[in-house]
Amino acid sequence: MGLTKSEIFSEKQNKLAGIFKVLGHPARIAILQQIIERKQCINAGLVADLGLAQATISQHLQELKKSGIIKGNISGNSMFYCIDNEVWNEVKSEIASFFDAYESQNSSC
Amino acid sequence: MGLTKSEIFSEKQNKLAGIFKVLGHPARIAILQQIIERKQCINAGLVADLGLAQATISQHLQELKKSGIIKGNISGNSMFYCIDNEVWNEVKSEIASFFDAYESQNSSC
DNA sequence: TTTTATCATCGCTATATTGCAATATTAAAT
DNA sequence: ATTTAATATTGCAATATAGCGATGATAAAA
Repeated sequence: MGLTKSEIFSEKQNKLAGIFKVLGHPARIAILQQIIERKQCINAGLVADLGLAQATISQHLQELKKSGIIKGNISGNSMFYCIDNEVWNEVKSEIASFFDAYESQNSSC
Repeated sequence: MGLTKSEIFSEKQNKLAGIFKVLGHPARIAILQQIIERKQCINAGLVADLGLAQATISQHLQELKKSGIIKGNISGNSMFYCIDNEVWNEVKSEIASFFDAYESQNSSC
């Protein structure tokens, strides 16, 4: 139905999946990479490098912002976005521990 | 449109986003955790622990399998799934290096 | 060979997501 | 006060996804 039955999963599972989901779009990966690359926070306008309409970029930025991974500040009539240090590291370590749960058990099946 | 414009992104970006996307559903997270927990590969039937219909579980398993993260072998009339060691580690390191690209630059904006 | 058990696939419905043009909104600049 | 620039939001169309019942397919068991 396109409707995930999130009630039947743990909070942690839903949260982790939620993070992955936000990262699960090339435009959002590209946007994050741009923000990272240009040491300073960049204006969403510049992101038109990506070849997507302004509305589309803005939408993706909102999703990233909602997840907490990035934050934005107004400066004049432009908007500066940057990685949220704390959230980034938290997400990074949560994902790392998900992957670490599996210690190469040389499992075959 | 529900149609991602993947042509405008790099192969790497698309691939990484693809991995994240597969992991972006709590059922698939739960399935992977089950497979990991029960050291041996488990039968999808058992996954009915999750409270989803057999068809639904099977579908998620196919997606995980398509991504390469898990592999399955037939044994009698049941199906054994397990993590694919190599792919798992590859994915793990690709994701790790994505996150490492950002070295906490104490960036504020 | 008929059952039974275990999966995968099909077909369908309902919801979600992507993308964009058009339209607000806001603030600097004139 | 108007204009301009930069974003966000709204509304819409098209595609994608989640979920499930029903149906196939396959192999062990009876």
